[in-house]
Amino acid sequence: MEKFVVRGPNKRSCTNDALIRSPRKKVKLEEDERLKEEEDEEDEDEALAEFSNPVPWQKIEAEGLDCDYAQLFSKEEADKLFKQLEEEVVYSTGEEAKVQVFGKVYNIPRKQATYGDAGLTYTYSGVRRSACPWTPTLKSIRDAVTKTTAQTFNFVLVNRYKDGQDHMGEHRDDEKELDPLCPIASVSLGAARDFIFRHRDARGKQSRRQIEPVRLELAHGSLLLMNPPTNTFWYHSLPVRKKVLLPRINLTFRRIILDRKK
DNA sequence: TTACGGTCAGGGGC
DNA sequence: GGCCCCTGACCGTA
Repeated sequence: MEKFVVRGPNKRSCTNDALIRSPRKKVKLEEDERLKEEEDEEDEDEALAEFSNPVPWQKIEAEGLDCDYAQLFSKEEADKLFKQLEEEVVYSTGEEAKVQVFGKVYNIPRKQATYGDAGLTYTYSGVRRSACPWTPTLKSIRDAVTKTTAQTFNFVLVNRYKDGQDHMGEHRDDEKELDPLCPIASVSLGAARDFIFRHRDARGKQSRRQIEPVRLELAHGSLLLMNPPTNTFWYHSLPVRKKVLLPRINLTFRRIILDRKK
């Protein structure tokens, strides 16, 4: 049923440009990273030293879909991070926790928060949200992801699903402000949940083509990298799973392009 | 159109 | 096997 291909350890063929980038590009990135990392550099090194190395990557591929999946954190690390995030993250309330779809306003069926570099904003369902400053735990998870992927991220969207009733409908992360060359890195903590990709041409009653959906289970402490062009061709969702009784926190690290017009 | 609700099919329990 | 109930997939929608 599942169409993805699992390769052997570390045989990565993704478009992760950090692994094939030119020396000049590397120098530029390192400068950027240095500027961003001026503060708390030593503290972060200590935090990073706590993380174990990830287990081998699984390559998940289909037509126009390119993902990498790995267990980033051990159970003990993931338990600790989950607990810390439960204490640190402040979720949106009131109008910010609502969404308008087909002219109706609904409460979002999960909790959301946005964190990132100073001044960044992210537009979600037509609503512009500004990033809160990184918390220590979010920063250390971001750095662990960077260490593993050699990609830098300046923003994270935090989604908290209180149980299997909380969910997220089918969508693409195709916002214009996202760097089209940067993968989206999705870290899962807490209850394992199903995650489903569907090709854009295989949706709806009059779908043009028959392409099987790709189904994954995102485990506690896992990292899913969605490489370009996945988000161009594939929608993804986190469906309701009534048997799931425990909460899950999902962090999607992104790189937002700074608006040069201003 | 990151939402929900209606409908339907399939599976499990009895 | 047949019925009921639950779950999940799919579709329509302003």
